[in-house]
Amino acid sequence: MRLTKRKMAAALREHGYKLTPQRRAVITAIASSPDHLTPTALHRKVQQDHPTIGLVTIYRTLEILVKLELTCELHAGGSCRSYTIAAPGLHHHLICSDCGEVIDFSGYYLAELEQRLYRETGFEIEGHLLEFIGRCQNCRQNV
Amino acid sequence: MRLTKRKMAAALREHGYKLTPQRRAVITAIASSPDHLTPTALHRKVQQDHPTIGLVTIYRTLEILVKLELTCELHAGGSCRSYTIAAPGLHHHLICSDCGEVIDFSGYYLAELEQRLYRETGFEIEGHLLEFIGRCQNCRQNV
DNA sequence: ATATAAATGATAATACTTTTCATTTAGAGC
DNA sequence: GCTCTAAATGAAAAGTATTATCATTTATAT
Ligand SMILES: [Mn+2]
Ligand SMILES: [Mn+2]
Ligand SMILES: [Zn+2]
Ligand SMILES: [Zn+2]
Repeated sequence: MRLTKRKMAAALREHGYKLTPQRRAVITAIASSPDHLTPTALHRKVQQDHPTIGLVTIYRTLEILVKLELTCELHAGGSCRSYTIAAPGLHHHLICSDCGEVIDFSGYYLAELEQRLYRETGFEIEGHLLEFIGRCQNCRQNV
Repeated sequence: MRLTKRKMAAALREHGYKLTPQRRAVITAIASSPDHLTPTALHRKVQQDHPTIGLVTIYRTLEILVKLELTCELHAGGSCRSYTIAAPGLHHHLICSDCGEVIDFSGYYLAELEQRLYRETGFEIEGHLLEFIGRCQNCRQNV
């Protein structure tokens, strides 16, 4: 189950962020899309209803949403970032190198490894990035 | 043990790439640095001895070296990439969010997870990215 | 030595991201 | 509701990263 617009908005308030129309629009757009969106794609979507919102506001809003863990950020290599509404709990990504499809998966935990790393290096782990790149079934069939 | 310049050069030949002075210079620079270098940093280093080599050539050479798995590419979030000579065998990264220090670690395997993902999604996995972000011991002490 | 496909560097184009700053506004306090 | 203020916004520019184009050069096979 994914987060609702309601909860996202509440989280913003809780952390002292103002609930502006622009931020509502971004939240609405991201919560209503099943896909991962790049900042630019999100901007286009937001602009359908709110043509005056600037791309910079998208970036600024995403920064907050990621910090509050309300959206998940994806680094698919290159300088490609995209975002989607966060699913509660941890999940990771499987990305098709051919068509770009992204599949979320969960049920894999790194806590033990994080503890090992802490013991061995003294790093206090704040987060991680686990992504698999491969070719999806479709793309494999269409040679 | 890390790869040698010799072996990197040999691998280029083997795969039909010409062994140009520029490529030698990039290999030398990358093989002689213990750190992960951004394309720009690598360019600066290469230019110390070969001032005419362009940044574009660095990008092009890195693309090949990564493809041949002679260097490992790192995505530290944002649009930040950096590179270092590959250590034989798999390893992953631990990155300090504060000072940028990168620690390689190995001994963690994802083969089993990859098989599960293949069964469940039909994705043919080509690679993955596993990176931890945290604060290193130094940065934690210096408040 | 010659031929040729590959590689290079200069340049420009594109894409992505962040900074700056004048203006507007959400929300707190009355 | 009205006032105040810090926060947020949009426009613009700057900065950075990456890729494409193309004329020239060059590594290597013959
Ligand atoms: Mn996701
Ligand atoms: Mn490494
Ligand atoms: Zn695909
Ligand atoms: Zn550090």
